[in-house]
Amino acid sequence: MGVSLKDVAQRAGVSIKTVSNVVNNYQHVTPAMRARVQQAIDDLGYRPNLTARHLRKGRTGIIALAVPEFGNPYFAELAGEVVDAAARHDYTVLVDHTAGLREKELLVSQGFRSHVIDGLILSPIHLETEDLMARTETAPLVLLGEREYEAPYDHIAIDNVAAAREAVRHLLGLGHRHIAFLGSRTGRERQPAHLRLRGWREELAAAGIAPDESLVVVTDGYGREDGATAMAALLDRGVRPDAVFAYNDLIAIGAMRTLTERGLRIPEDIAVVGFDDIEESRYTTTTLTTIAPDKAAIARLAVDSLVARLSGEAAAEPRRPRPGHRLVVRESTTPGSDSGHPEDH
Amino acid sequence: MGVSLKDVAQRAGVSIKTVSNVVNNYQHVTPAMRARVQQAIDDLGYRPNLTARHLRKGRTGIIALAVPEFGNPYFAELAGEVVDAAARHDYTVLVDHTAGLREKELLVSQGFRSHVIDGLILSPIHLETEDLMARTETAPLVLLGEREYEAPYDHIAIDNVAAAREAVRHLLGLGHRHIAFLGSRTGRERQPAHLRLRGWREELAAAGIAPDESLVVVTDGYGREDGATAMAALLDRGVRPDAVFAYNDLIAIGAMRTLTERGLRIPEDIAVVGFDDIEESRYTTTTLTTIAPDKAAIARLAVDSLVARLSGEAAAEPRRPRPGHRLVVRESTTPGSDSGHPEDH
DNA sequence: ATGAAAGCGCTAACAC
DNA sequence: GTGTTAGCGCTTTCAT
Repeated sequence: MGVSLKDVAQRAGVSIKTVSNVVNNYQHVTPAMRARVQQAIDDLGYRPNLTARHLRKGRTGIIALAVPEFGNPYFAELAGEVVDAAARHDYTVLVDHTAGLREKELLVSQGFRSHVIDGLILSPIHLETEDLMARTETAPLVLLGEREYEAPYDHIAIDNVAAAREAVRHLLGLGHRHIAFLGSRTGRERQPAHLRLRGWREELAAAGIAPDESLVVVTDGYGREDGATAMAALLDRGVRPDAVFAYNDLIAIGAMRTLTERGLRIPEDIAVVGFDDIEESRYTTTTLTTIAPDKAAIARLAVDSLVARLSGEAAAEPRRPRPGHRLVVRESTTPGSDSGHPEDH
Repeated sequence: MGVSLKDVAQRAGVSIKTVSNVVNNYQHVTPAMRARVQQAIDDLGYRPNLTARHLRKGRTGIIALAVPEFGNPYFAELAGEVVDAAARHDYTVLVDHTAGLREKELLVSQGFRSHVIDGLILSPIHLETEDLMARTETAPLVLLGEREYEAPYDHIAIDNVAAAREAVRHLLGLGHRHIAFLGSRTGRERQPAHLRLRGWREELAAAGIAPDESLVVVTDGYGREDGATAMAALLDRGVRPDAVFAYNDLIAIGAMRTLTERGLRIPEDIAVVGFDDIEESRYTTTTLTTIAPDKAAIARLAVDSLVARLSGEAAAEPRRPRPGHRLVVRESTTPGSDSGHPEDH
């Protein structure tokens, strides 16, 4: 097998402890000794066995991030931020995906890689409060996203209701009155979109408009195809809203595709607002107005919370910080609003 | 700390070995005994310490996938496929990104997580053959992507030259004669795009057209913004090609954005072809003609190669399989070609 | 400043 | 079918 500390020690004619000291950069080693040991390390091509170190230390320095799909750029972009934030604390991130399956979410939250992962950041879709309460795994868990739980875990999420209200207010301000909502869920799974939907309802009500539930379209998932299908379904029902607020950018982009195919102009015939501010939305032919959550802040807060739990510095009560967001206005609501600088974000 | 085998054994009044047998589902355990041990496991909430198991077995069941960027949907989509392929072999994937930094690529290839990952799948940009030859890490490595190496490692890549030639042939067949190439590299880093660029040259030459090097545009990176900038630079130089072949879909999408802003119609004024077939390309307002590499096959071949090395079944010589690809024709080269079914792919 | 030895939790040989 | 024990490679007291 591999070269161990013992082999190096033998070669250098010193004890294991001394080699360990050199490897770990301990201060009290004479330069001469250090050089001699280093020579042996190089000769043998020694590489520390981190697995053994992990066993001994009881921690690995690895945290996991579990998101529904890599295919959704929002999570891909977020994952990049989490990796960077974790690196600043000397943690490596193991990125995993739950494929939108409840089964997989349960497995992950129950610590499928017990003791190899120090902690977990999870963005759930299907998990319920009771699942969380039944959790036996002791590794710290930090939650991400729109779902709400009555469980004692740190949870990082922007103010989805306020953000959705801003989006709808923007549309109302432009004179739109028939604003559809694309991407709601039904049954047990209605949770994910419920805050943004609530924002839609509240802002309409505040403007004296009775929310028209026939303008709310349920989708199977959260992808481009779901948005395209939902928009088509709405139009096929003979409904012609003057604006669309989508659960996320992908749904909005899918909806825009359908509108283009049907010969409807954006925003002249129908204005569109998304949610997430994925990079793609700055490059669509009609650039997409959207809510931009502060992804870097979300990642930083998630990692910081987890690291705080990991080092035992955290308070007993769960943290519920609110990273920021802002409305980014582009061509899909106001023609010519985009100055032609897609890098502006 | 945690509950160990010893604790469970004590509680159940049996030996450690028996508990281990139950945990590992060994056959020769009486049902009564199994039940008794299971009870103790449940009572104590025992979870096997995988770190210890890894140390003992000398392997972890974790493989790493290192890609340049999560932000590029091609890699995000590929990562999803790799995770799935690995799961079929009971391997967990640790996804990492190199941020397009040579430094990071070196670190990863040298096994920055020695002994915690059994093997590595790497999609390099900057790594050179000599870096690979100097590699001391013993964990198997499988390479992905367009770069070519004179090093004894398995390498999975489609036939980039042939694919590029198909793309150019498609444009030639439509009557285009001034076909620009967007996304070349210069200096030491010219490798990544060189095969696709060679395909461009070869196909033009085969058609009796002398490749016009002023139509080749260098980009800083591989993103949408790079494509937008490159297209703008070309037009600002007063060059007006009748078609554009981009190194990848993101560059093509960025280029399309610039064309739209400049009031040029796609494909009537300028046709555009990309490379990668990311989902986004099926939803752009003018859907994008592109080369679709068989991502599932790439992922499968990469994982299979790695697993074969891991289990020692692999031949001595490096494998160089060629997963398939195909040209997908959409609106960006032939108006109305898209039937309005973006799910077609 | 360096060495000796115990032990992290598990699996695999081997004994009973 | 079940128990005993050694040891994977490392860090960490405790000596010296």
